[in-house]
Amino acid sequence: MSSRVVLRNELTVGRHGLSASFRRSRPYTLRAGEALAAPVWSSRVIYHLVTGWVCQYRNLPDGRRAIADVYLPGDVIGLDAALLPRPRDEIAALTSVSVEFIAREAALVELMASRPTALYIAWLLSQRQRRADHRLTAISCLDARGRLAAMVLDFYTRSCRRKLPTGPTFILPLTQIQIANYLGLSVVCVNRVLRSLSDERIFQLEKHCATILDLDRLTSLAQNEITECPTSGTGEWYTREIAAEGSEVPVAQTTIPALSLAPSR
Amino acid sequence: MSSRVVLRNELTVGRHGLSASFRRSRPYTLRAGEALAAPVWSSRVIYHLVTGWVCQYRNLPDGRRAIADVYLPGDVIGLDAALLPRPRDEIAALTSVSVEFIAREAALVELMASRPTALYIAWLLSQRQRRADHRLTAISCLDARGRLAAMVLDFYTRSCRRKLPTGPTFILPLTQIQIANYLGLSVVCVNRVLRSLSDERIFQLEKHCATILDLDRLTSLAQNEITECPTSGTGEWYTREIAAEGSEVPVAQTTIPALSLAPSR
DNA sequence: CGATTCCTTGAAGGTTGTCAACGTTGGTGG
DNA sequence: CCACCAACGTTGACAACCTTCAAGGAATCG
Repeated sequence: MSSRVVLRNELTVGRHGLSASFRRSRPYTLRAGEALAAPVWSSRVIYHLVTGWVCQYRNLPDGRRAIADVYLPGDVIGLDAALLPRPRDEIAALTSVSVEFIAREAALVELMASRPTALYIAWLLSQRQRRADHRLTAISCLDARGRLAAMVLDFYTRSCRRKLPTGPTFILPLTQIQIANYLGLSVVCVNRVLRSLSDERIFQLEKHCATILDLDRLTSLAQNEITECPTSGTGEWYTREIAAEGSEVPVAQTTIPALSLAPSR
Repeated sequence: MSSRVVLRNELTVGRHGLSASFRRSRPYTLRAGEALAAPVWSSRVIYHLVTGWVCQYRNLPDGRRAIADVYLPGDVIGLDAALLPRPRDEIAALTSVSVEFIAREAALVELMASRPTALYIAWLLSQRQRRADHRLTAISCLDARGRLAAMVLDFYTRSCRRKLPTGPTFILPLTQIQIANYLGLSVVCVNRVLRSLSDERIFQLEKHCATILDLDRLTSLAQNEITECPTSGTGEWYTREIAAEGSEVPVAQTTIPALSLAPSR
């Protein structure tokens, strides 16, 4: 119990510390389609997205493009590349964007000297990992409708958490082409799925304005393991989830027969 | 330049610090199919895999299963879940396994107090993120043959780095069902692709022994952006890649027309 | 030597990709 | 204000790839 509280407090402190570092930079703005930084530098810079959406993507030799992640206002960008020798991905604005940044990798190394900040950075990395894992399961297990539903729910819950304007409709500034690249589908397929969801009055997307018409059916399409959406929460929304306390014995050694009867698909 | 060197040294120090912490635990062993820990505890424990393979997976309501990641000897497991309130995934041994562990989350919080260790942990998180991103692009852009090729190359390079026995053949202890769950394919498809790769003398998998017969064609199937495999490298293989030095100006503001002509698929 | 799990193969059907064409929108400049 | 252009959206037809279903064989373990 106590250690949970410690962690919670440290994360809050760390968040403020990182925010302070970001605020020491001179924020700048970009228009849609512009790269956040030339690839050469991008491994050594981390960004704080103040307004607008940003995506991280990768081009394949055959011309295809995969969008690795999409960032919403409030997100921190580039942590995963900060410690790796070469940036794997390019990063570009999806909308008009304003960002703060921390420039040299030296600065990151210094940031890690503060335990709260280090914890917060590790927590941010975990968050991005969680998103990637979530999408990985969606793409490998769900059909086109399911993937799109999962994506919409993800963006919706994240918009809610960040207290972005989310009434009955919220902003989803991806083009269908970008959605296709994000979900591993073709544009044509995305288009058809969007139409069918709209026809069935489940979900609607018009001019970058998204409307969830039937949350229940959308959720069941995504087979979602409860994507919580705190409609009214504190800024530190990570404080809202607290794991149950338990013994510290890690060994359980229960055989999972499930691994054997493994359903393949 | 200097900061790169600092980072390199810190990572090495951090690695040793974490190793020391792991060695304070009493290592234990598991047989194939056993869970590393009951889900309840797993968020608070991190493991160091000494021998054997481990996978992290997720079951969907409809009975499907997605394997989020596969760990090889030397990998650290559970960092991504350590700071999150609830573990999303289950973790199970793919083979006989021996692990060291660090039990309480309090211990992790303490570990982050040391900057080198904190940096090393962040680096480990980045590594796992990189794997996830890589597979995400593979699954969203490549067909079955390509995905399988990418997987094989990934396991092969990782085996090389860890100096696991990798002669002409290396060990790949996944069943076809598990491969299917890992790649988002059906067993039947995995089976057929394996057969065709074997017929074309590109790659062979028999009784968990993998043989790459034609590395060039395998690589081209995976459309790989160079998966480096240091045949003779230091243990600290991250020291082998050093990013070029450059100015610290992060702003480049070059418009990418590519985002517009975005090939959808 | 059962029993379980895994591997293998065939046939049928469905989802999605590809190709191609056209409609729509928004911005730019005459 | 209109013409033009570029990017995006939309739709149909067809093919390819993969899944599902089904059933039998091989291997492993008690």
